[in-house]
Amino acid sequence: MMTMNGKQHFSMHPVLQEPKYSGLHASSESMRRVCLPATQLQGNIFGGFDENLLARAEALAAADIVSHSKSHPFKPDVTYHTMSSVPCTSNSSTVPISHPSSLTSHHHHHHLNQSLEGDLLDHISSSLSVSGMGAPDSSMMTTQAHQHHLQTMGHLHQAMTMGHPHSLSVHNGMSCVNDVESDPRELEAFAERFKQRRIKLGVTQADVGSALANLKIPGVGSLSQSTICRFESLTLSHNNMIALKPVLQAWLEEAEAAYREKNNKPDLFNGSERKRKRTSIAAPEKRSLEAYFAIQPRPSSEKIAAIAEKLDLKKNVVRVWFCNQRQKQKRMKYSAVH
DNA sequence: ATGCATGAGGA
DNA sequence: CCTCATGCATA
Repeated sequence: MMTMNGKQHFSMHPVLQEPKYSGLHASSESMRRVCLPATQLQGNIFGGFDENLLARAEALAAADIVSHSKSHPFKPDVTYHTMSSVPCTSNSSTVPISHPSSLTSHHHHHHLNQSLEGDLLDHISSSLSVSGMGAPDSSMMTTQAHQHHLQTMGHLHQAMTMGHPHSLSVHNGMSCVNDVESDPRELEAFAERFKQRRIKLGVTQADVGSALANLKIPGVGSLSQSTICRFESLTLSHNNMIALKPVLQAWLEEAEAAYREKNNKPDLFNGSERKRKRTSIAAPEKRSLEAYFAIQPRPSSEKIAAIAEKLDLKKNVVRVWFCNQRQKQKRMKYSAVH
């Protein structure tokens, strides 16, 4: 099949769910990055100040689409096909650290006036104003600071708690039975220490990723440079950080023990085939999307289609963009509690 | 370091 | 279709 790309996830573990975070705690707190101006709401965003919000979004979007007012110089999305050929990442035993247990306490969101949205849509597609400033305010600081459930997942735990005599960490006061529940503070500290020591060892993020597979930790395979990078920069979800920490810690210990010893140089250079091409959403379109997102982070399928139409993007591209945007909001990175 | 994408798993 | 964990491609 040519439709599948590079590396697939062979995940799938019989993992069982572990009701880890019983109750609430840090995780939920760190997850919400409340930095709303003040009056944010959710109950009736469109009740009173919706006008402000809307106006703002419009301005935001309008300010930029100007330079592109005529809709489509050509399709901004340059997606190519994915006819890759699995370059066989040497040791690829992917890690299935996921297992979203259902613990969802749902929470619904309100429906907004379509008229408003339609309006926005209209403006975005045809407004003209001055170009120049592209509204520098952080795109995603809006609304919804609640989200819902804490998905419990942690499955890596069982794998690591299995044969890992690490410990030794410098806790300051609480010596819990399982350090799995480390608080954001400790996590942040670890990430930094990790990076520093990794560099000292002269190992790249990519090296760490592939080296993980050599640890032979059940259920743990290699990880990409991206993931290691995100771990170090804390741009992963809280749960993800917690799940990965033990693994990386194990690697670090082993690496330091064997100091400078890595015979891992994956040879996956198949330079004859076209690889997946990433779609590139142009700035104007991106600004419009951000404006919409500020108003409605979860547009319905119809809305997505409408937006896609106006921006001349593929519907799926727009859908994925919203998904990724939502995910971003939930990432860790300097969260509140510290 | 990040943007866009895939896929598993859950409703 | 969403959420999440992850990764390829890229700036």
